[in-house]
Amino acid sequence: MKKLVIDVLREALEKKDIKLTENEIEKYLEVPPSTEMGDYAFPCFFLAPKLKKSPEQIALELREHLGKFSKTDFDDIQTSGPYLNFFLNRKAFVLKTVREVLSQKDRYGRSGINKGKRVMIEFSQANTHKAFHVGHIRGTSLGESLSRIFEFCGSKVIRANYQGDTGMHVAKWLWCYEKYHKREKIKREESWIASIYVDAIKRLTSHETLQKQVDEINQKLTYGEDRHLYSLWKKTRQYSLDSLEKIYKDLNTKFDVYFFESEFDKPALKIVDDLLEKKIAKISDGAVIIDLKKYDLGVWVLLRKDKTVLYSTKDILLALKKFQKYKPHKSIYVVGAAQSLHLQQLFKTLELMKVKERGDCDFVPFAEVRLPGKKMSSRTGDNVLYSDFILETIDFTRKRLRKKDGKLSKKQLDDRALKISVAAVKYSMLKQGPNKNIIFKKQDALNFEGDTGPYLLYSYARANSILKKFNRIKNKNKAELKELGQIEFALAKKIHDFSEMVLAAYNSKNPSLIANYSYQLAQLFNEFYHFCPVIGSENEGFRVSLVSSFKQVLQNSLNLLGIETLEVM
RNA sequence: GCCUAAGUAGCUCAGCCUGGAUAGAGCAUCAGGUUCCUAACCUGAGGGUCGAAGGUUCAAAUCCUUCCUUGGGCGCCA
Repeated sequence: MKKLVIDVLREALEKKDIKLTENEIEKYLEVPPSTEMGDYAFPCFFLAPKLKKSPEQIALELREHLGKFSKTDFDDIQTSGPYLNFFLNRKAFVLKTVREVLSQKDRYGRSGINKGKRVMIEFSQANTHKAFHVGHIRGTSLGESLSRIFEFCGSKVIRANYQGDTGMHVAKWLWCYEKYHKREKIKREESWIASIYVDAIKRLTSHETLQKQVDEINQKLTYGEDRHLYSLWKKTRQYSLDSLEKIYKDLNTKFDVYFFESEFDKPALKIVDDLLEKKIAKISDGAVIIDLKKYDLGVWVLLRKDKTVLYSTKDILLALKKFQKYKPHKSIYVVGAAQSLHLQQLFKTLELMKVKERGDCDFVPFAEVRLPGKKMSSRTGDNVLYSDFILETIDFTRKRLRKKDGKLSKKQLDDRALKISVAAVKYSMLKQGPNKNIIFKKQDALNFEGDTGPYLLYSYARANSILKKFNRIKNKNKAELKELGQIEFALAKKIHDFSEMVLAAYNSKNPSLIANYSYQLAQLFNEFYHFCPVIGSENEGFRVSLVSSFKQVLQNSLNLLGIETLEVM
């Protein structure tokens, strides 16, 4: 479609002795602020100095050179001040778009840009023995969405999770339980497990000398010497992992590969020796470090003074294992922005070790989810647990559903309430750009109007309801498209934009583009729904296929966000 | 101090990469709309020194410079 405009323009410009290549013309072409002004616009400002005329005059003259254009290509070409505005043959455009969507279905918008490439995407990285709070939903949703976007662009994605099941935080938990909570029965509940950790932090903060006892536990934990401690660790670790798995199921995420920090405790010492031998690492203040100052990456500590392992060393081993075992073309880490430096240090180290080049690894940082005025933290307990929050949201949703339709069975109710709640929370995490902090307010999270997940699901269900009714009626009006309205055109155009959006999201590794697109698409549909009756209208046949296309593309789009649709709501 | 991200309506954000036509949404506020395909909807109103100052340009929220504010990071947490 754009090509038509470019061709016509090039001809007209040549008549004025201005030679521009296709690419140059495309660079100047823009989309007007509203569809009433046309579909493409060509601003003439830049020609003013060359032709020594006002841009308005140039626009008029170019319009004259365009003479009569083909009616199969354009409805009209107009000038508006310094702009030349092109109106495509909208009927042809709309019919073509609808036809494409309905024939390609769930493949509509796919791209082969990364075809056949294996990509490992590591995300979520939840720790055991700690709270999984609503903030963790961000990274999990982001990783899942990126995985889907990559798949939609042809990649073979390996979803990986790296769970922190050992290390100082676990040592703190074990220490606190053994010392202060031993008489309590070990519970499976995430909230209980999280509370022990919070208690540990509280006690350690008020009595700094206690840290020594934790360090001892950490030593024992690292080398697995103490059998009692080991079995306590094993049991509580499993409880944590079980509750995490339940959460992933809710969130519609399934990992292909799990890595655990505990796997890397022992091999860590060997790799540190290697690095020392190769002079990549050195000893400083009794600890083992890699000095990366000449790359502006500071100092990276591999081993503590007491020879216990830090996450840096484990991450080196993890990276090596990923490449050896799964041979991805690219390894991507979806991590909190606070870890940016750490990952750059890791990538640089892999380069120095000559195992991987910079281009083989990449990371997608995302900002925090905060409570109003403060940080959300598993350490202090200043957080909203996912498990508590989702129950509250489901309860709220259930009440709304019951009010709407009192005859729903318990199963229907539970199923819909969960899907709507998850859509609400995931969408709220994905709609904002990744490097902006999200302020989590419960009352906003329970608002299901406007730019929200439930609004999108509702729009989808409405479309479905029209189609269901259409399929039930007998005298179907198959009349062809007589007149195309402004709203119908705008909706079709937005549907057509989907492929472009997918590519933009892929290139920038940013699902919020898809989220914003989904919302704009649904908005246009709801406008259409309000002003254009479908069943029984003169354009019934066309409108049904437009609704059907909308439903398909919204589903494709939500699918990329990892949000499931509902046929009825 | 250095690095990094953000600063746009009362609040939460799009737009910035690739400069163009009256700076867009949602929430909140106010005023309307359901005998009609689901009102979790739609229509309308009010609300803006686009953090500040310079610069580049015919044209700057968008590009450049400096500064201010806030979040995050900067050797033994992850």
